[in-house]
Amino acid sequence: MESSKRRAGGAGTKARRLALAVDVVVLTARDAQLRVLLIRRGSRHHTDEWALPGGFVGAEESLEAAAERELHKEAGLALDPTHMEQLPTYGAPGRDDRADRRVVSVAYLAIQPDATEPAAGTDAAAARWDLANAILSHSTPLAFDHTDIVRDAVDRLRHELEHTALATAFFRDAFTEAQLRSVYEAVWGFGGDVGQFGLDAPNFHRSLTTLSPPIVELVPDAQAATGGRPAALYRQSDYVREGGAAARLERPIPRPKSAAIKRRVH
Amino acid sequence: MESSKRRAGGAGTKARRLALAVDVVVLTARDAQLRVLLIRRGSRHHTDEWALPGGFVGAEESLEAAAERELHKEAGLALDPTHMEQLPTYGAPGRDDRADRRVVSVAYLAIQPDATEPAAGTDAAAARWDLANAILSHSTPLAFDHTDIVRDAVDRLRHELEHTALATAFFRDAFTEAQLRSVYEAVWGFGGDVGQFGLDAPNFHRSLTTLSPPIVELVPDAQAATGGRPAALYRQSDYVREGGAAARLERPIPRPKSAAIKRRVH
DNA sequence: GCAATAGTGTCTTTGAGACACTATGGG
DNA sequence: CCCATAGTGTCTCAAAGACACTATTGC
Repeated sequence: MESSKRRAGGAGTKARRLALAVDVVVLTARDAQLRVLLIRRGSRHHTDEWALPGGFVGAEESLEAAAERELHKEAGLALDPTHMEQLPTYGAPGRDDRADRRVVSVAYLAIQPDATEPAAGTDAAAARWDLANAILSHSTPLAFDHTDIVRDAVDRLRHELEHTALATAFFRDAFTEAQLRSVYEAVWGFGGDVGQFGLDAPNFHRSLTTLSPPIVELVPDAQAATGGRPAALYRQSDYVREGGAAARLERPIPRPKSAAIKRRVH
Repeated sequence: MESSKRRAGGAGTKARRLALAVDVVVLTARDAQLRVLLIRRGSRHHTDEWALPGGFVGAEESLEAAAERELHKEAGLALDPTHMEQLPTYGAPGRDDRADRRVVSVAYLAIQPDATEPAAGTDAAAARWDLANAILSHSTPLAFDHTDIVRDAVDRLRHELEHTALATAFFRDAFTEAQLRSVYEAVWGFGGDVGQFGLDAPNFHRSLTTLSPPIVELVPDAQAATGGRPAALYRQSDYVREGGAAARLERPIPRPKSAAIKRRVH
């Protein structure tokens, strides 16, 4: 189920205490690319390696609260995700190679709408938005098993875009249909190095407008300038705001097989 | 995201240590009903209440190993699930009301093919298979937040039956199409007290046989006596055995909206 | 023969995918 | 005017749902 390199030395070594941590995969869409917030570690272990923000859970603190606290501590106060949900818990005994503690981590997925440049906080030497594809292709190696965690987070996100209204969490206010479509393309596409891919705009429009319940609603009397014909503005529908962006849709948003995604000719 | 009753008394109380546990939702299908393995607690807290099997994780033990160990310890050695996967982690500070420790639990979902009567092991006063519907409808109250955990487990299972070959994990060897269909009905249906519901057998057959990749394959030259025309026997396909029953299918197994499930006329 | 269950064929409706076409802004 | 992007209409094909029908056993 997950990588399981065993720690060397069994019964003879000094007993490690079991510690509980959280790690957060913060995702954003910028330049039609899915990006992940990374911090360069400033603490004692794996110093100067890139890793996910995270840290230990307090004895009377909820897991979600720990995730938010570490986010602000390590990546500044500009981080204010619109959505946060739990991912798997990573507990292989050898995943953290400290002598004094064995660390079990509960992972979280967070969606950050506006990808402002993060400021490194205390405990972190630096912070940046890295391309999800660079991490998944191992171009950016991460400390511990954090590459696995990012892969699980992206898989989860791809699935939730099909079955929930989670894509709307990538916007804090209003958005055009093209911007929303671009989120789907960034998350589903294999773009990255090889260029841009596109969903069929007319069919995407029909999928969105024939959904019941609807996940978006028109903002009345509002337009966005785009360089061509101005676009209508949408926002998360009341239904989604009440039931949560993670509530399951009756019918999925159609997700093309990779072969059916057409290259955007330019 | 989960129930969050807060423990009374904050800064003044003696500090609790954080402990990590696992809880296992073992599911089986018997009499066309989805059932959950419960144990009657014999330990110090919530004594004599019904609860999920589970216990604390050892300092150098993987989470999966802890789940299996507790399963055998509390419900006997007859338990040998064909499938086990992780569920969410439950970490609200007030979910366990002990004075000395705050308990965070990683939940697991296990599928047990043959619902043999469980024997209560050490640490458990009794063990039994209870109807999932009885727990979800609060007819059987459970200790801690275990009712929430069962609900999440059943939701997950319902979803995975649509999108993976997990239904085949309910059989250790060969099975007929009717038996497999009955698993889908038990998991998806709202049967329980109000009677049996049925999927359309011809359409289910087509769904199964037109899947690519296939999740079942014929056992050659094998038949099962049923009281009518003998049925062909199937088993998990090679594809599923290799890729795992939780691998995502290209197309889902169609899951009717509740209104479309027809009452089986008798 | 009849009852019971297994399994096939076919019609209808729905929705996905392709894509031609129209609409409305800026230069 | 042309260009760029937004948005509509329509055709085709695949798959879901309904259900009539045939097949093979036991009695």
